[in-house]
Amino acid sequence: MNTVIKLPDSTRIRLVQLRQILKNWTEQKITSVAISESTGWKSSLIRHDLWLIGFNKGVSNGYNTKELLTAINKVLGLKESDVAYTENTVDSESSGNLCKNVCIAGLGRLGAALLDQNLTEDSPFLIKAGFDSNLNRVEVLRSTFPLYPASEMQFVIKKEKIEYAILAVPDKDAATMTERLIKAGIKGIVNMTNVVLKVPKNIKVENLSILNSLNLVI
Amino acid sequence: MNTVIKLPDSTRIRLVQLRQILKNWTEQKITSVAISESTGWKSSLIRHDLWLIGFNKGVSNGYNTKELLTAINKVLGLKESDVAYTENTVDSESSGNLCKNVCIAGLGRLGAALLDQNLTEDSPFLIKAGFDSNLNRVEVLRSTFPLYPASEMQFVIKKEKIEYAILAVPDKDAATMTERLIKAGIKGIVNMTNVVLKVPKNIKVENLSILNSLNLVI
DNA sequence: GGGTGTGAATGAATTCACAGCC
DNA sequence: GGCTGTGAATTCATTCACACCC
Repeated sequence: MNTVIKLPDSTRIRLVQLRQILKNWTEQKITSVAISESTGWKSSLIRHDLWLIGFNKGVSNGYNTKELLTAINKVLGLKESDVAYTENTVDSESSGNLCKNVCIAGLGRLGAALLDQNLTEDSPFLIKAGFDSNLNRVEVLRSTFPLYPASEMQFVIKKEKIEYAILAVPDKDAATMTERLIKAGIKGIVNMTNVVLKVPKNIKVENLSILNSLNLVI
Repeated sequence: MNTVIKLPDSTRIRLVQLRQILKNWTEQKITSVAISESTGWKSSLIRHDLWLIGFNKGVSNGYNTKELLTAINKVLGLKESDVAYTENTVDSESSGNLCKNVCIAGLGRLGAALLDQNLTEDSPFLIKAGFDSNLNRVEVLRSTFPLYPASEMQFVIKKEKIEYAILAVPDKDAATMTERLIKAGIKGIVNMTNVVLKVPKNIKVENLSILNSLNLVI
């Protein structure tokens, strides 16, 4: 039986970024020192992270870029909870991994801005739907995935087995929309509003607020 | 002489969110348990945070909402580094605090989405300028602060004493734009691109990437 | 020399525990 | 009873130190 890896969030987030770096890395090898220079993280921390994910293919002159990228993709694509969750649709994106299905709630300026940037390409996430209560937006906006009126949310989320949502509605609608998402079965929310969401313990929220971030770069 | 408060980032970010909650709190008092229910943070953690900022006005039936909000505003508006930095323009927003000046780099769909949502109202930040290399955007877009062609960046950032930037350019331009911002004197960047920015040690970066966040709500 | 792998040591953040207050 | 204020205890994250490898 395979050992199940339970990564600390801090490591996980670094790995996501490391993947970005590796994607654009032209050389065949990469060292922990080079990564350190690109990121500011201590090289020992990077080695420690790779140790945590059980990657020990490094030799004294660095890691093989491609091998490392594959290993990271593997560990990021599939988490403990997934193992049990076999009824998910298996989309064959990114080399046969299970895909996590995502929707966007709210297609105002902010939500619409997410439509055209191929947010999740080359990641284990797949945007399956966008929702807005404004019918006009739903009809006019173009995107690579289907857009629906908010009234169909419950139905579409179940049908498409969507588990995660990006919340991009106006602040005033954040609370009610969150309730609806949770009722529909959403398990994790990326919150782009300024509202602090009140959710049950089993629902995960990540706040992606500019105000928060500004306070950290001071 | 006043004691200078040096807050851990983790506490700081919670305080920013706590401020949001307090703003919308209708009752006159609030307890750490009530905050805990709204956020999921342990109530002891909240009390500890308030202890760190030296707020000990609580009595056995909770904190005075208004008093607490004032205290948090005070501590968030001004950080250690500011004390020395007296040459900043003092805008009299939010009750006489020093304001941190911010600009937006990149006014595509994403950057433009930031224009109309009054991002920083009621915070110690003030958006002073938006930049884009596309002249048309600069002229057509409406906003409460002035927009400039990217060519004037260097000049405007110095003139307006802008210290922080929100980076919202397309991924391919992220690296060069970052260099230009730093050359112009920017000290902190909120990075909304998917690129991992390479910056000198003295520059702070906060990554506000959806991909990162999605990986955390799994 | 410069690199990795790895546990131990340090440093941070969170939680616990409990006295004191209303 | 339920609350705050506070240090100590614990848990978690990062850094160090060093053996081993090329």
